[in-house]
Amino acid sequence: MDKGIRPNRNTVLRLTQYKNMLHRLKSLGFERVFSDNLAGAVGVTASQVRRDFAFFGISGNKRGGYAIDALIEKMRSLLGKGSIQKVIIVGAGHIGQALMHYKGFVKEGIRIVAAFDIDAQKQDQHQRIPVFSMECMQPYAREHDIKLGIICVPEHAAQEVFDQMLDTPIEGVLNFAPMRLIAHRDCEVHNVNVGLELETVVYFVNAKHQGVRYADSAS
Amino acid sequence: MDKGIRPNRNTVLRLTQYKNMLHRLKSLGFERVFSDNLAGAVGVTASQVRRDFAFFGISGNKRGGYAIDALIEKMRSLLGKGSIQKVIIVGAGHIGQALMHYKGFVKEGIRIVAAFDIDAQKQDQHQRIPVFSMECMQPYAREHDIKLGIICVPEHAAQEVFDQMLDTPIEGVLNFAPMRLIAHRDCEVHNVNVGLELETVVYFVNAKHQGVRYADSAS
DNA sequence: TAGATTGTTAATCGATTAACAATC
DNA sequence: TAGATTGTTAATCGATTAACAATC
Repeated sequence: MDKGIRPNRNTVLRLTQYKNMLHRLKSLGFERVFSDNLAGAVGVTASQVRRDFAFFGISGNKRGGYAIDALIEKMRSLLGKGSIQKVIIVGAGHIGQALMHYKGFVKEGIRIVAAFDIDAQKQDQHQRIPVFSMECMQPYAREHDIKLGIICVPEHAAQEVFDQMLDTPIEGVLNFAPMRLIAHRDCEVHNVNVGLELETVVYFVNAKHQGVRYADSAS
Repeated sequence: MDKGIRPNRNTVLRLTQYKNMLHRLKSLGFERVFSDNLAGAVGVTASQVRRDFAFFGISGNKRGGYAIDALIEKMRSLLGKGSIQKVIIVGAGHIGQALMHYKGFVKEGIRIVAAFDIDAQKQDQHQRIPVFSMECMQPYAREHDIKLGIICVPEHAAQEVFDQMLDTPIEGVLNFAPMRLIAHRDCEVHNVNVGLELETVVYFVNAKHQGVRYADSAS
């Protein structure tokens, strides 16, 4: 019976961080790890590691810690890496290109299989990752049963692209356009807003400078 | 006397979202806004908007809501946009290029003034945003009193670049390399890890599929 | 065994939301 | 004035941490 408990974004983010760190530890020759080690490496508390593990049904040995191989295997299955995850990109501009060339995905079982763009200049079906015209997107996604899409088109085109995606088997979207997408059916949408991130850094740097004061004494 | 209260990342993220939305509302001809409107537009509760505003010392009229112009002005000063924020980029690969071409920064008072790369091929001092050799980074940052840097180099070079930045006036860094940077002095570091974000989406999509169950019944 | 580490519960912390008195 | 909206306090919610009994 499903408990209906759903891990939140942060919990899953930590899980992937654990996994990445475990890969590294393994490559360094380690075979077992303690919650303590892992916590230090990822930058959280040991309590948190154990609680997260408990949450995902991962258990270790009361004195020997956790076997790295078993841990990696368990996480692989949790993160759905039994099969390769096919992803398409819409928008082959700079960000799209950056993602197409990003090496990190391969070892995580994520594979970007195609990109789409309205600009005929950017279309090229003979690259490692082919870039097709926009019209091909829906047929392609349906035929290959694509579950994941990345949106890197300008803001004014993002909702339109998203609507088109919702008319395919796509169930998860990573959105780089700086806006909230409105979904007409269930779909997991995560936003990456580089502008906001940079502005946030700017804020903190300035705040530090002017010895900020809040509420009572503001300007 | 400084209260020592420090807004967290999420609060500041919301603040910038409010600001962006206010710009949009203004361009649509609105002059005043209620916490209710703004909340709906950004996707939070009205209570949250009012609490955030109170936190930053922003006040409105008990019946007339908030004057958009005054609100924008207030936020501009809070987010440190009195002067233009100069930013440098290290690593002129795909992500670096994407950021150099990103239009959104200009209107926020953020200006990317230069980029640096070890690859002589990528260097070009005659573009709108010049790309210099790595050796120029520290002298440039010192001479122009740069406070903000963006790291878009491969993982193996990121810490080295960061160390170099810490030897300049830089106080805030946006890091795209998928690793934790270690700081030898105080510096505001925010990480953008696209790989993690995508993996997180993958997780949720898979979880939905296999009707996940946790803790008790796992594998 | 003695010592160390897990697994889990209770305590703490912080952030969000609801409610409502103040007031325009 | 009556009605609506703010500003603020108290209640709620959820996530993190500390503590410790179980146990390898």
